[in-house]
Amino acid sequence: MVTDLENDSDYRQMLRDAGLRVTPQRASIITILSETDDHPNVEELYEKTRALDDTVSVATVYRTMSVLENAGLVRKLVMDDAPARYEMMPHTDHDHLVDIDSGDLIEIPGTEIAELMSRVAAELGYHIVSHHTVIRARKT
Amino acid sequence: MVTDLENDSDYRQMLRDAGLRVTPQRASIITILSETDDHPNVEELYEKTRALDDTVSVATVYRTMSVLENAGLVRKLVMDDAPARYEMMPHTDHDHLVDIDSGDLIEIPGTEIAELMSRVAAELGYHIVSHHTVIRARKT
DNA sequence: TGACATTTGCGAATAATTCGCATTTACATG
DNA sequence: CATGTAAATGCGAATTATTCGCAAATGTCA
Repeated sequence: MVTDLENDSDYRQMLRDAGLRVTPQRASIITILSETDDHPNVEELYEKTRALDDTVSVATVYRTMSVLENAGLVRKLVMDDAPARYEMMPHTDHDHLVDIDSGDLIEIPGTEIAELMSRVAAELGYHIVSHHTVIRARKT
Repeated sequence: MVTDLENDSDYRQMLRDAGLRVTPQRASIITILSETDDHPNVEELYEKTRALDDTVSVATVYRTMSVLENAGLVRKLVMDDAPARYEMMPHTDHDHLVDIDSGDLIEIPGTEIAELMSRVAAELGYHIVSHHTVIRARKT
């Protein structure tokens, strides 16, 4: 799953649209996060990015995640008892379930949950900016 | 909204059922959390409890929340960017919405969301142990 | 009433994240 | 394409939330 030129210019443009500079560090971090299938925390993301580009520091990974989250390019998954994890904002929306025995994080495909939340929020006079849902579950 | 005798023996019994001792500190903390309408974090809970019973320490508030959460008496609300908040396990279930402008935490009545999650989890072969959903939204 | 495992307070330790600041750099403008 | 300037970076120190270690206290059960 290699980021092709099209997607490349995509994120570059999205950064610019958000008024952000395209730095080599941001490019490296985004590349790694895009190519990664799981949902890394900052430490993991830092290690992987480091292998590709040793100019990045942990602080920059933190700052980049924060900045990209605000720009809507990245989603932060807040965990109950572990450091936050991150994923590139998915085009096909989904939610997350943690297998509390194995620790695995499983994606729940579909938008049903998000749609229901939107409807319910609308009833209260709100529109959703973001939501994080982590379901802790055990195999039946 | 004062905890009456019935509810009192309730929580005492629930502690015992969970193999936990009924200590004065736990009693004070539970009393305060039960009487509180909002969803305090540990620091707030500690301050309020302290006014009633100056034998409690912060460490005990943390330990008590953890122990009560495991016993299913308390629910932990994991926030995006702020210390966790707590509430007594509600009998009428609900979810939570944070007004990102005011910081207010609003309860969403009803069980629709939880029910949908249960259904979806079941489809994946899981049963939910707990879930935390925090919706960040803005007034329309 | 004792015996003993549990719980507590205290302060120190840890883990995750943020900050301060001097230096570097992307990029708009001429 | 040179360059001024705000934005971004690395580094390590600081902060914040939470957990831990341990000795003393105490709830509970026999």
